[in-house]
Amino acid sequence: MTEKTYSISELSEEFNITPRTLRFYEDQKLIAPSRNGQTRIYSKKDRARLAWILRGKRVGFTISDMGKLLDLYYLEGGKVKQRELGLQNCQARIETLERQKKDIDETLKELRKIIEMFKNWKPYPDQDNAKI
Amino acid sequence: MTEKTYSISELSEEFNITPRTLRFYEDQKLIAPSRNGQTRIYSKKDRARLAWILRGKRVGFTISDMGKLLDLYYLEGGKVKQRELGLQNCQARIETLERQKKDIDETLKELRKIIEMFKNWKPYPDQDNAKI
DNA sequence: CTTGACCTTTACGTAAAGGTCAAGTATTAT
DNA sequence: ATAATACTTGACCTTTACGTAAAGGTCAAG
Repeated sequence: MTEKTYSISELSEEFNITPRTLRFYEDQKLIAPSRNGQTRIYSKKDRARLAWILRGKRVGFTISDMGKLLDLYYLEGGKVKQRELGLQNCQARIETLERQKKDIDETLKELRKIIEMFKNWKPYPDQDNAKI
Repeated sequence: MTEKTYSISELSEEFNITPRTLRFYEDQKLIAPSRNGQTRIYSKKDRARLAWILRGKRVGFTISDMGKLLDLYYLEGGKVKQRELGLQNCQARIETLERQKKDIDETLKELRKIIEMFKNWKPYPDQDNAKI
């Protein structure tokens, strides 16, 4: 049974990125698709890595951050040190993400306040201006 | 009663950014502190804008995004068009933020899975590998 | 009057994340 | 055979968000 594979344009269309981006990620050692001659062939595993990278990006990590994290994750060697490093890394990331969630919630609150202000706007100011 | 003001270094220390960053934001028209001679004097309002900018940044907006948003917010003119623009803008941002929250939640889930994998790592693979 | 701390502007430098050609190869369709 | 596609590598270009160095103003303390 031969696993499903993807061409560079298939994958880039699916994830709405350009081929250039995929080549760039390869350049940065984030993905290492196999080759048929010189043509890249992406496996399911490659696809999964890509999904991770892009999600990481969306929530504010750099691609080199993601590279390191993926490396730790896919590490074959189970040297205790490496595993601990991986754990610490993940935990640090979790903290960052949780702070970000709080930030987002606060920002959302304020945005909603602003929307109310826009909606309730009146041609003449009432006592409720000069708030910020 | 004279309102509290801040020097560039006070503000940069408080928010843990460099004075350069504050000057840069001014250059980009995000903040416009008043001056004593040529020395910048930041008001409470300036401080509030800064807080907004930084929070926006943390959750993935560019500083020019934040500039535009702040402009809409602080707009004195209540021209209907402008207000609608502001509303649309805010709503778009809210959607972005909510998508980001979902992303973060998913990422958190996966990070926690990975942590479990790191914790439960065993020298010989069991049937549970090759997952991603 | 000099030292130090803090401020200023101007201007070039840089890292990250790709975009944008250019020029060539390989496969497929007519 | 030739054109159209899809792929390749390389090289330089761009934007964002500041860093950093140069060169100097200002003001209080000793």
